[in-house]
Amino acid sequence: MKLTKGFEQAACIIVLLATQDPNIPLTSLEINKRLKCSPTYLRKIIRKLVVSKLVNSVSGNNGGFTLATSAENINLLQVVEALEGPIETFSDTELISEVFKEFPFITDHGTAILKNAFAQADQLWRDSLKKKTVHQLIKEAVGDEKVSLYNWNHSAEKRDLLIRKVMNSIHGND
Amino acid sequence: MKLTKGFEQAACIIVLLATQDPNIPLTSLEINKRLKCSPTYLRKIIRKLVVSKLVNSVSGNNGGFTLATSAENINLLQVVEALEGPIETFSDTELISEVFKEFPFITDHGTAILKNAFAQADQLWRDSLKKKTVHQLIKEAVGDEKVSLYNWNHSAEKRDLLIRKVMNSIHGND
DNA sequence: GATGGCCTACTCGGATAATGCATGTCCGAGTATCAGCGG
DNA sequence: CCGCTGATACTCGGACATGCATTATCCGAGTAGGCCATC
Repeated sequence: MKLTKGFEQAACIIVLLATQDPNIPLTSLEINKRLKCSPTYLRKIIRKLVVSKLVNSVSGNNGGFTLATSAENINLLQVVEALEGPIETFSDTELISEVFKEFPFITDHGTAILKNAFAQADQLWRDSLKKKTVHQLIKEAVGDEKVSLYNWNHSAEKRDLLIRKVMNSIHGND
Repeated sequence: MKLTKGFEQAACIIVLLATQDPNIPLTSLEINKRLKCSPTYLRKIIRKLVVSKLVNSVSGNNGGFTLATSAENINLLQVVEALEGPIETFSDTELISEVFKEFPFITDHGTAILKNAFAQADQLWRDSLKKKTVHQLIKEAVGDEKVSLYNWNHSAEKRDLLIRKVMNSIHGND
């Protein structure tokens, strides 16, 4: 009954993208510079966010990922369910029906009653997380600081590459 | 983010014990006659219930398990936490602090904010389950039927054994 | 016949393997850029 | 000098291994009852 470790990564990714200039996609490699974790697994996480329509991906050169919508429109529940699928803590395996099969009045309702109890609890949990938007949380985190956009792409390598290309275009291939 | 399969077994065990004459302990083998699952694993489940003080165990001949308290005093949350330990859906691995270490105003609060968000949601979930007592659920399941005590121990083998012993005591060892 | 001690059979309890899912890795698919060629 | 074409380098995307947690198993510890010898 814990969220997977991947969720914490997803949360960080969302925050990074939320503070990234949406015109400049962020590559998984750049994200990986900050999240020191398996680069390929990171992509799997991001992929889930893409499938869930929280993040856009663009292939090819200068491609990468951007937030699919504004941070105001993304809440924690969406991030959780992007990774974990629909949350249903109690998974019924018909065990109760089997155990009490001689007692029809239990078989008929027993499982449903337990399911409902957990469904109610789950609903409360979901509703609580639904109210927390990413934007709201970021603002809460930075406090009085203004929430500004960064370009996390500006890593040393990228800059060097850019400079080299500019030099080339000026001096020709040398 | 699912409860383990073991929980469903635990729920059945609790219900069985709740409808069992508390003077007659129920052996794990007897329980296993109904819950067609790994007998030894079943014991591990029951063990957790014992450790959590929901169930009493008595060793030795004619031993077994009984409910430690009345079904009115047992709620779903207790059963869940007996198996899964304290429920905390978001497990912090300091990832956020690491990712945003250059931004002290995030590092300081960021993780706490996320933790709190989930702590709130978890609390609602727990409270909801805490309200559902086992007795209440059983009554709901059986509807108008009276909740009566069974002795689930009355299996064919036990009865046969008993008869054999009685015969022996009458006729001597033959 | 009553009583005490021993013994056996039965119970639970914790250390030890096997399976399933989350995690981690690899190679292929697709696309925007860039260079070269032709007009 | 401009536009087209092809190659290329870079990106994401899905099929293939690994590790840890849940699930399953085995053997040992402890206890209650029964049998037998003794008084």
